[in-house]
Amino acid sequence: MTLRLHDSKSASVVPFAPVIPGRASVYYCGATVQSEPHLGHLRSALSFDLLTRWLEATGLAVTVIRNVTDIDDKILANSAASFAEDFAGPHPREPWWGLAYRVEQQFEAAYAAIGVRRPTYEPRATGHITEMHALIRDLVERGHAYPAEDGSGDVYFDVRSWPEYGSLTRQSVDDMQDAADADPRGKRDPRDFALWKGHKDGEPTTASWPDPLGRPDLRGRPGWHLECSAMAGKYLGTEFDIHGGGLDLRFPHHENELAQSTAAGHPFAHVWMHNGLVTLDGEKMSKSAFHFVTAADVLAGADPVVVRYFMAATHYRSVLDFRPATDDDGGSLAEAAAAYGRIRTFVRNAARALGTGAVATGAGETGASGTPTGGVTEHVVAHADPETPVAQTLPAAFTAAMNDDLNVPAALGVVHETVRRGNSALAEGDRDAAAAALADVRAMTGVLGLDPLDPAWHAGGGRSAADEALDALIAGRLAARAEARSARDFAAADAIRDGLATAGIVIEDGKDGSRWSLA
RNA sequence: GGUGGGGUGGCCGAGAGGCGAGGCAGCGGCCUGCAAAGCCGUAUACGCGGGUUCGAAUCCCGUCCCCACCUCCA
Repeated sequence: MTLRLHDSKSASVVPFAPVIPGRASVYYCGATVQSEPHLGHLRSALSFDLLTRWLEATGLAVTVIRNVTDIDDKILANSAASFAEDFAGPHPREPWWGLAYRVEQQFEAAYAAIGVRRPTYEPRATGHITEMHALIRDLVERGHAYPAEDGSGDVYFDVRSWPEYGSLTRQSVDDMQDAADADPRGKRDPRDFALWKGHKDGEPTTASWPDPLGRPDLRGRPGWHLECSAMAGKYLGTEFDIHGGGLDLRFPHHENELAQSTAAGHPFAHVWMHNGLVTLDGEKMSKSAFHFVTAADVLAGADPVVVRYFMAATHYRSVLDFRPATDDDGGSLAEAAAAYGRIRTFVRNAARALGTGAVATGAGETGASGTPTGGVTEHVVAHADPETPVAQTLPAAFTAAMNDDLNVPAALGVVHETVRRGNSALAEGDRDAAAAALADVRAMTGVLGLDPLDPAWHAGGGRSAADEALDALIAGRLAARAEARSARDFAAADAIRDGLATAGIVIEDGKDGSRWSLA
């Protein structure tokens, strides 16, 4: 079974056939760095991170480009606002380029926190003015773009000159509702969009560049949309495999990109993928509507891997509703934590029992002998031939689910079934079956970026001195408790357990002794 | 007005003509000194009304409701 992906342009699931056999080229829209990221931005990046990981798992060499749009109206507006007399925000008098860079770093931090891997390259719009100029000149020469007739310095794309306009979203220009705030300026048609915006009085001169058409007295800056066409072309070529982004970018952003690039003679993307939006109380998260939960807020109170699991557990094209915790309901993240916890518990238990796995930082085991038996040992996932794509070593049901337009929820169902079988094997003392289940679970969660033993989820990597100290202290308590239990003084034993519980330490008794972990 | 996506059991969430994915919570067992973790079993579904079919959550018709895009948004 081969990989099939949903293509927004044809509105169907299509077999993935790379432009260059053995390789895959992906461009997905990153951030316009105007203000801090919210959950919706994380979901989009995660969706394409999962896509990338799966493409690689099937044996393809993947090139991923994710842009940073670091110049646009909002960035200039937010920067300008910070210079106001009564500005009360934390970053007063912040130049637009400083704001863009600060926000870019917030995005990077949030992406990294949930395990979104870095793209192959992450170009910034302001570094590609030359490429944008060339594209604009191309479009003007071909008769698909024209300078504004009002002398503003704007350059517009002429939608009426391009019969294909609207093909991505299957809309006809004539049926489109006129924008309520349409500003005709020097446009031939209200739907013509700016490739280039002339510099206006009051805007910082640092946010202006020479005119693309060489007009001596004019300066300006790129319009939205153009940067993606220019950068995709530069790094992936004029024809590439997959272009992605959030569903809300489909129109006008991606429609316009498609028009620009194809009108310039580029075949452009073969497959268009769009991730579903994140809602809050059933309504789309949106910066402009001030209706969102920031990535920082979510990550501040949650285990990052649980946040990743939460977002991966809904199919990427479905609406993902985030329910914040309330007094009597832990919300979305509590549910995800319970589900993920089951996987993590199995992996830890199996790794301990089999002696082949790592023990996470902050958890330890004290064997019957009273000595810690934890320690980090890299578990070797069955993977005999490095030439064999990972996908071929995974359970068939998992691979089938992933190949079916990245059905991660179904794939997680396979993980959970494997966990149950592994737990049964552990209970029955069937080490071979338990080891096989552990290997499968780690391989599957590894592909999804959800391996509980991945050092990425344990800040600092190894065990710290504090961990060692804690382990030693708890070992003493556990030894005392073991003594009490063998003397059948259960009141004393329970008192020790309760005391540790108060400190947030959970004790579990096994036939080889008791072990502890942080709640 | 145009273009899309939805409504699945107490909750989350796959599936898309025929063995009721999976997780959480519930109930009954097992294990445990008691727990925890785990295992086994188990109930509750497909917005509503028709239709096609031996058989429909899945197809068709009608209907209600929700969401998104058409304007800056992942």
